[in-house]
Amino acid sequence: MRKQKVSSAVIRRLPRYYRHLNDLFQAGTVRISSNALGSSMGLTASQIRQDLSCFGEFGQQGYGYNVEKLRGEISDILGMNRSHTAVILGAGNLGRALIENFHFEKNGFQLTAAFDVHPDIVGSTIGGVTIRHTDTLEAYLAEHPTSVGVLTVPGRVANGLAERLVAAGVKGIWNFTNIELSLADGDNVIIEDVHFADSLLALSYMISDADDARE
Amino acid sequence: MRKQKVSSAVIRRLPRYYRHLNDLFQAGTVRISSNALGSSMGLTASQIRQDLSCFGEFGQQGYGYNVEKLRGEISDILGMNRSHTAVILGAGNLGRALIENFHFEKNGFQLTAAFDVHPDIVGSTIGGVTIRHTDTLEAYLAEHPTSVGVLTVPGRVANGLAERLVAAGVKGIWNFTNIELSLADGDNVIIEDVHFADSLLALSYMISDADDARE
DNA sequence: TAGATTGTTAATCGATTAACAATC
DNA sequence: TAGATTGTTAATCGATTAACAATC
Repeated sequence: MRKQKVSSAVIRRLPRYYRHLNDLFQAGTVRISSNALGSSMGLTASQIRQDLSCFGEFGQQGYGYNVEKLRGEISDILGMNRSHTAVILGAGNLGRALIENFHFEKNGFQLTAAFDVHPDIVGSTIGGVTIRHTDTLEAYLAEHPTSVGVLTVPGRVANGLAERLVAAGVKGIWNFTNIELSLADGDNVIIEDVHFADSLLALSYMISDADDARE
Repeated sequence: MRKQKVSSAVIRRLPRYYRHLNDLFQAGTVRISSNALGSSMGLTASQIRQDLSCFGEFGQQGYGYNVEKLRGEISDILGMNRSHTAVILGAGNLGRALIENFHFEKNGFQLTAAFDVHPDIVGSTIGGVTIRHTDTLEAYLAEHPTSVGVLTVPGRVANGLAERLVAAGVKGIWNFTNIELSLADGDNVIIEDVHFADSLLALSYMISDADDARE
C-alpha cells in the first residue's frame, strides 16, 4: 500500500502547494495548469508534475488541475484529515502566541491542552485551552492519546520533556527550543525543529553576502 | 573578492555547525576532526570538509580543527560580527516572545526598537526595548539604519509593512506571518520566512506516513 | 618518523529539467 | 477535430560521497 519513499525536498514543498492552492480557491479560481501554478510559485511546471506524480494522478490532459480537488488531495497527503491532536508544553510568551494566534485546526490539528509549572498560570485558561501542571502530563496523555507535543519550554528542560512525551507515545515533537533533542535510537518519534537562531543566522549570512557583492 | 556562489544547502548547515562548535567549545573541547564532528552531527566527514572548503582552509592535516578558531571563522562567515541591527514590527504575543526570550545579541544582532499600533502598549518598554507607534517607523529608520525588520504582525498588514521596510532600506526581512510576501522585482531585499504552518504540516505528513508504514 | 587528517579531485547518487507520446 | 496539457521517460545538472596525494 505504501509508495516509494518521498524525498524531503518534495515533502517541504507540499505545504506550499497547499497554501497556494488554498489562496487560489479562496480567490475563486477553478482550474490551473502546472505551468500557471509554477510561474506563480517560482517553480517549473515539470517539477510540479514530477512532485505530484509521487502521490497519484490528479490532473487531466488538456485541462490541468481542478483547484479544489487538488487542494483536497494534498490536504489528505499531508494528513490534515486524520484528527491529529497536540498539546503544548510551556505557556510562556511563545506558547501563548501559539495557543492564541496559531490556528491548529486550520492545519488539521486539535490543540487539547497546555502544560506549565508556574503556579500563577496553572489552572487558568488561555484561548479556550486549560493550563495544567506539567506533573500531570503522563496522566493526561494516558487518557488522551496525542499525536504531537509542542515544546515551547526553556532549553534546559526540553530533552527531559521530550523523553517523557516519547515514553507516553506521541508520534511527533514540534521543537521550538534552541537545542537539538537527543533521544534513544529505537524511539519511533519524528522531530520537527523550528530553530529561530538558525533561521536568523542564515538571513545574516545572506544580507552580509549581498553587502560584499555590492562592494 | 567574492567567492563562487555558495549553495543554499551549505548555507542552511552553517548555523548548525556554529551551534555544535559552540557546544563543543562550552564543553571544553579544544580540537575536533571532521570525522568526529560528522558523527556527532549525523553528517559525513567528506561533506563537512567539502562545505568548509567553500570558505577557506581552516584545518590542519593530522590534527583536525581547532574548535574555538573554527567557531570564530564560521561566526565571521555568518556575519555575526557585523553589528547588524533589527527592529520588530508587531508586539503581540509572538513579538513579545522574541523581544523577551530570543537572544538577538547572541546571534550578532542588536534589537533596537519595536513598533505597534495598539495605544495600550505604545510608549511602554518590554525587555528594555521601547514600543513605538508604527506611524513613526520611517522617521526612526531614517535616523537608525537597520539591517533587518522582523514581521510579527497580522497577515493582512504584512505586505504593506514589508514594502515600507524595503523603501526605508532594510537589507532583510524576517517574516513570521503566514503569508508569502510579494515585493517589486528590483527590490534588493532578502526574505527569510518562518512559516509555522508549513513546518507543522511537514510534521503532519511525516507522522501520518509513519502510521501508514506500521499498518 | 609513522599515524592521522586535511583539502581537493573524481565518482556516484539524487533531484531537477526537458522532451514527448498519450489523451482529454 | 485541433489545441492544450498531462504523466512519464530520458537528459542534465548539482550535491554528496569516496578516494587519495599532501603534509602536519
